[in-house]
Amino acid sequence: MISQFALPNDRLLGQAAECLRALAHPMRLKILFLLESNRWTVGELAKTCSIRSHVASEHLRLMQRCGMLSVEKEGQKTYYQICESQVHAILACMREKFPPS
Amino acid sequence: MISQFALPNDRLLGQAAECLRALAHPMRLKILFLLESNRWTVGELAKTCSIRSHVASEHLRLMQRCGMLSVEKEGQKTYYQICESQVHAILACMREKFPPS
DNA sequence: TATAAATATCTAAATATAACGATATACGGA
DNA sequence: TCCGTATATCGTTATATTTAGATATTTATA
Repeated sequence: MISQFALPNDRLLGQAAECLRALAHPMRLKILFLLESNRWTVGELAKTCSIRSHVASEHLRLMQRCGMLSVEKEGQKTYYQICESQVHAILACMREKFPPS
Repeated sequence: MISQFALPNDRLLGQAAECLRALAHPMRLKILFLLESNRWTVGELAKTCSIRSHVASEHLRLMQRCGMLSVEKEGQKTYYQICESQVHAILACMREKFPPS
């Protein structure tokens, strides 16, 4: 039985902070809110967010390395999607704290 | 009625990212896990985390500015505590993703 | 095979964050 | 008032992140 308040060790704290850093960027949050309901290609995300696709690609790669996004290649297209329930939970928190006006 | 998938505007995305950045640091996460069950003074947190108290003080101030911590001064002591439900939810997410071994 | 579209990677420059020492402020007790 | 404890702030340096341009890779199609 693990106490609700057991303190994660330093290695886990480092990993957790790394994941949160991956979320802590306005454009990456915007991308995640778009991915909340669907998978998207790099180009679709870039266009919708008004950024160049290589920038979108770097943001996506960063989040994928933390394990929160998964990839499906289909021909020239690369689809990204959220693959961690915790990401959905954190997006819900953000929506709750900053409700869209 | 707000759609579950309405996209927050850029200002809200910026604020949300700022809050997440405030969480995205190993020592600040450690402090928050300690604050999860109780209020603590700066000095108690510094000692338990093996950091100097002025360093703890800066971490606490940063999180307080984002609105996630509240302060109670009692004489020389300053007690900090979590004052946002979303912080508890995010800590729970982190515990779920990185269970203490 | 040549070309174009989609995506990914690399490097350098700009910017932001973190850590540290020094110092300042606030408070309680002698 | 003077001293010690607790906390906060400032200024500098070190480190990490972000951005942008250039280039590379992969795939589909002519």
